[in-house]
Amino acid sequence: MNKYEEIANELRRRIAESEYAEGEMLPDQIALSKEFNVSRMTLKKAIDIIAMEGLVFRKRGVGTFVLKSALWNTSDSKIDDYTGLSKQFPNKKVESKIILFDIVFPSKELQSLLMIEENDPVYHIKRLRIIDNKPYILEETYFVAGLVQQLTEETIYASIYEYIQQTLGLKIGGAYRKIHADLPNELDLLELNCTESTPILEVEQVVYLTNGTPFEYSTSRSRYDTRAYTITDIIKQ
Amino acid sequence: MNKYEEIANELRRRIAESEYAEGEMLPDQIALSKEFNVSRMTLKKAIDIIAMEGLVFRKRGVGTFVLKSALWNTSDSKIDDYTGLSKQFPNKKVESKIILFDIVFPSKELQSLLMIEENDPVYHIKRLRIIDNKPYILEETYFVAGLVQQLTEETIYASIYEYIQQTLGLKIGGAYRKIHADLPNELDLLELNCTESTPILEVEQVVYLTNGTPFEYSTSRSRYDTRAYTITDIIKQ
DNA sequence: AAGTGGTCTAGACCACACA
DNA sequence: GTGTGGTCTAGACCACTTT
Repeated sequence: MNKYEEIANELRRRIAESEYAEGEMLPDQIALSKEFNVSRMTLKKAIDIIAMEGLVFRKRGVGTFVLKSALWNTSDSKIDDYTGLSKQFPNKKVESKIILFDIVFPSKELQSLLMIEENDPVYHIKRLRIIDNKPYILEETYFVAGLVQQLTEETIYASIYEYIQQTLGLKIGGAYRKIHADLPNELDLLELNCTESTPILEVEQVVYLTNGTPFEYSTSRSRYDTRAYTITDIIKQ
Repeated sequence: MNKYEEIANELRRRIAESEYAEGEMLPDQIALSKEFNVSRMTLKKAIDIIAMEGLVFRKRGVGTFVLKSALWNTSDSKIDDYTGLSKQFPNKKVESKIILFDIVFPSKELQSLLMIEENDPVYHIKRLRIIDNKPYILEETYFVAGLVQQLTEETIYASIYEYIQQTLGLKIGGAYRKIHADLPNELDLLELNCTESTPILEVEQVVYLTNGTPFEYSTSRSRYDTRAYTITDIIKQ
């Protein structure tokens, strides 16, 4: 772990536990760099990180303040999280029910989204993610089989993302997402414990490796009352 | 203009004009820092910026490469847009119907979200945004009256965000957003031309000035079949 | 072993706010 | 003027990949 990451973690903790209270000023950078025994550059990098996350804001000539809003500390999924559900809900029972697991050739649309040819096979997976015995997310995923190799049922029951990142060593570079509401489809009615008038939240995404290669197209559907997405957006000045 | 911004601009130009072509490697950091006559730290900061924008990606031990992806570069229709609907739909007729316009004192929750006291008045506005004669978004907005001063009905019919940025000269620093699906409420049924089983997409947001002061809390509701939000998310390496 | 990007330092100077 | 955050340097060492 880098020094600046460790410092950022410690600062996050202090803010979370109100050692630095809302609206209050943090100690100045020189004092903090002395406390952590690092150079001011390194300390500033840590503050850069938590400022990007929206925890603090800085006023040149004045100081660094804790920024807070009740919305901030919710349990909603952060949209830019690739750790998988088990990490996001460490204290809950996370299970998967596999509805479909197959290898197919991609449709025209999928070829275009994943930048592959018609003879490049893709894994096609439908999973129901269950948290604390309640149906939570219905995922339909296509993985480029040439990249995400040797996917087994066993892996799908556990965490696919852990497999991709830890075992295969692939590095995720980013994602393009679309969020919209939808009417429930037949599978939703069957699996998500909802009726025909239950709104559904769907996140559609293409996920890329660091070299720009798309490796996944997926849709994640949840009942309107079980999931929300949060986005912190800070304009770079 | 800082050195690293100038260098980032120059690198953007070279990539845009294919002086560094797609997939090719940039000169290494030491060579570039010599070319621009800056320290390597400063040069790296410039590359950090264009990497965050998704123009290049870096492989430790290998080099820095020009990254291209059609999706990546068209990501300008992003969620973080503060120009107002008229700018987003330049070729369409954008109208507003004012449902409510009032000044009130904030609820406890609003006080916390906007970091104000109970005796700090807020504007309370409900507007229906209409595009090409079709109801599009139902907005409920609270502005901190001490910041967004002298709001008139006239302004609300036009663009509030233009007023805030152009006339008042306030600078928007960012926003915290939550996206979820919802059941239609009574006002939705009345104004958005929907039935009780029409899913609604709601975006809830707190918008901040550059100094971290929240000035707006709002919810924007649309029918599921009229609006989606897109997000491009590039992981910092 | 050589070359790449990533981190970190100790110190300098600048830009800005406020008293 | 004093104190804050922002930028920049010149050089060191580390982590990783390729030869």
